[in-house]
Amino acid sequence: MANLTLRDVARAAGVHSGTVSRALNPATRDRVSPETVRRIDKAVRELGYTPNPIARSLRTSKSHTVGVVIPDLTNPLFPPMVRGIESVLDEYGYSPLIVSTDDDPEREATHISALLARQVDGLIVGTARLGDTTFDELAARGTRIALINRRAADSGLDSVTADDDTGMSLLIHHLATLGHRRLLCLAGPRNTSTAVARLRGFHSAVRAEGLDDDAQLVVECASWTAAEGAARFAEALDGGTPFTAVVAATDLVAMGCYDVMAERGLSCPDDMSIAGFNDMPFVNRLAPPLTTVAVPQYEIGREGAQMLMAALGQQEHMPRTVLLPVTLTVRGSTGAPGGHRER
Amino acid sequence: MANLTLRDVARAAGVHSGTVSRALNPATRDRVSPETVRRIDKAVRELGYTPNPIARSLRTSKSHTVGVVIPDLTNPLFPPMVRGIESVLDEYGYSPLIVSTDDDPEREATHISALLARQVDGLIVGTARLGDTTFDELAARGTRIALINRRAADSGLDSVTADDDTGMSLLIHHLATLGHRRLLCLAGPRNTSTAVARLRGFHSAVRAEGLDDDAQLVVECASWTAAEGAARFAEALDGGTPFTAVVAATDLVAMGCYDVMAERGLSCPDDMSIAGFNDMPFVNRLAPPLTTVAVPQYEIGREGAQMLMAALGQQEHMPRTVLLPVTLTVRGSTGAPGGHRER
DNA sequence: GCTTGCGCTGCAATCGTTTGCATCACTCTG
DNA sequence: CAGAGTGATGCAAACGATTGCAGCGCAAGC
Repeated sequence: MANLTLRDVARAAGVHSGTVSRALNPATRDRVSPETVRRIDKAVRELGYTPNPIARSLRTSKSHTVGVVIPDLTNPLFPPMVRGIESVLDEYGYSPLIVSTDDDPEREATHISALLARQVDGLIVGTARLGDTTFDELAARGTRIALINRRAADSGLDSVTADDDTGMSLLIHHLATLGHRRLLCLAGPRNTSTAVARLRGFHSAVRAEGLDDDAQLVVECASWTAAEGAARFAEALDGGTPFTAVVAATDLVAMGCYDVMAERGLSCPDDMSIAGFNDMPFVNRLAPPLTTVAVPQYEIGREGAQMLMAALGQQEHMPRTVLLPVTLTVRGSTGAPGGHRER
Repeated sequence: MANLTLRDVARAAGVHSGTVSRALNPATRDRVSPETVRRIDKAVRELGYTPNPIARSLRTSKSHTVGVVIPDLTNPLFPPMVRGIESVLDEYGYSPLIVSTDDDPEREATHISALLARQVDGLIVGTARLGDTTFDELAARGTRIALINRRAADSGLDSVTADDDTGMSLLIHHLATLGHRRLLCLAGPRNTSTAVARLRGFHSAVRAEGLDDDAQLVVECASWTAAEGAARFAEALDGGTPFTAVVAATDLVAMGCYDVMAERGLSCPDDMSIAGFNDMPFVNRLAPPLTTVAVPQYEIGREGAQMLMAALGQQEHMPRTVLLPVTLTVRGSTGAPGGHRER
């Protein structure tokens, strides 16, 4: 079990190490006589040889690892994506190196340098910001990159995100059908594509449904957190502009709204309907269960990884922008307006 | 920005590449004259040189990566541990390679082979089973291993877990104080140290508190899932043996109980108190918020990583068994018994 | 003044694979 | 039967860093 090398196998099979290398590599296996291949395979099996990927990497300058850059592993939205990525990478013999940036550009930069220093063959990035050209620059220098979850504006990068726009329409339509006319939108940070797409979807759906289109009803959250959601929601409640439902950019933001409701003794959905976005794990267990737009998290991961794997093969390739379909998941947190009036 | 080597730096600084190597390595830096070090540092900075870890690994046969083996990244219990691990590994210049086994021994074996083939310097394992000698064998062959979350029986392996025993005592005491006499214990799979420790804690605390010690009141769950918890809990309810509170081996199992309660129109804690274990993220947001034993997830990760880093340094070392303190977190899911009687 | 010793640096082998090129034994063709 | 072609394998140079060893210059010691 000590570490064997090609030479050990070569000796056992009575051939040269170069021949063993060729026999073991599927791409060059047919350049070795079948008889020799058989002898080598036997020797490999008997000795229990496994190739040393580090030596291979040194020679080929491919590490067979990819960096996975996400905001925060403890945000339940991301583990499913990571597992999706993992499942594809496994098939290709690649391994992920996962880093959490906490949405801090500095941490992100540090981690990315570290990943590149580790010679990752590519990056799967879930932290792109709209103003930021970091990834375009990296791509220009030859780093293979696939964006997931968020896109970067107009950059020629592969990306796979949810169809936020459509999802928002479905949600707004649902609320409109329930009878809501004035919806508070707790938008995400405007420097992310996700926030922008969802906000755009909000605006266009509000208009399409003929609901009140009031600038007061749109508030930007500085971060995708429950705390931020709670703060902005509380402000909006105090602001005096009436609304009967709130559309949160993200389930976490919606959870912040729940907190405020509880603090103030308000009841959801009687006093206020609340909807989230993402359908992250466990939001079906909140009280009440959260109405939200289900985003195919696992598939986003898979698709992003697929794209990167595809890109690694080719020299030049057309960047693709993939939108994955979403579905409206209606649960208990949305209902007909009126609780307010009935009091 | 193309890939520079030691030789490029050496040329720029007018020295030999070996000297550059020595100047860059903190351990050998003092063998190079200060003046030369300065020149080399300057050249490194100007050229933007970064060492190639792959070449380094090949030569030193240390990959500066560690395998992190956990059951499932989408179980909210584990991301905090992983982040704890990450934080320590960062300090040491190590990177984690994370794999999810879904508690399937076959997947585990596959992943571990892959990790070893990738030449990880050590393993942080959260999937140990009591009967299993896999990790002892690996350790005997020289693989450095630290167990977290679960231990392996009597094996001379480093391990860090929560003080399950004490946690269970705290919890039982809490329930006893509320007036409960008959507690259903939904234990975890008996082939895990965690399940065994918590069960042992349950038994001894029940006796210490003078509660009913009835074999009927202990049921083993085959897996740590909500579905399994729901199934066993439903059976127990139907079984006729009375109890007023349920102690679940894990928060997920407790969530399964919530499901059954909801299905049957029972109310927690009025009809039944329910307690979990772990205090995983978001259980404070369940309805009702879950009473549970808070396990220091992040710290378990940190401590496990510390141990492994320490072990990598030494030749032989005394394995340590660390128990991290836990705290009882009382929330809304436990209350005085009586709901049943009052009906 | 010559040796000894020491501090600094160069030299070159090495880690384990991959891969272009050379070589060799054949077979086939005309 | 000579020459070309072909298929299989050996050879050896990389890949980029580390490191034991050797060599060099120089100061100190006698």
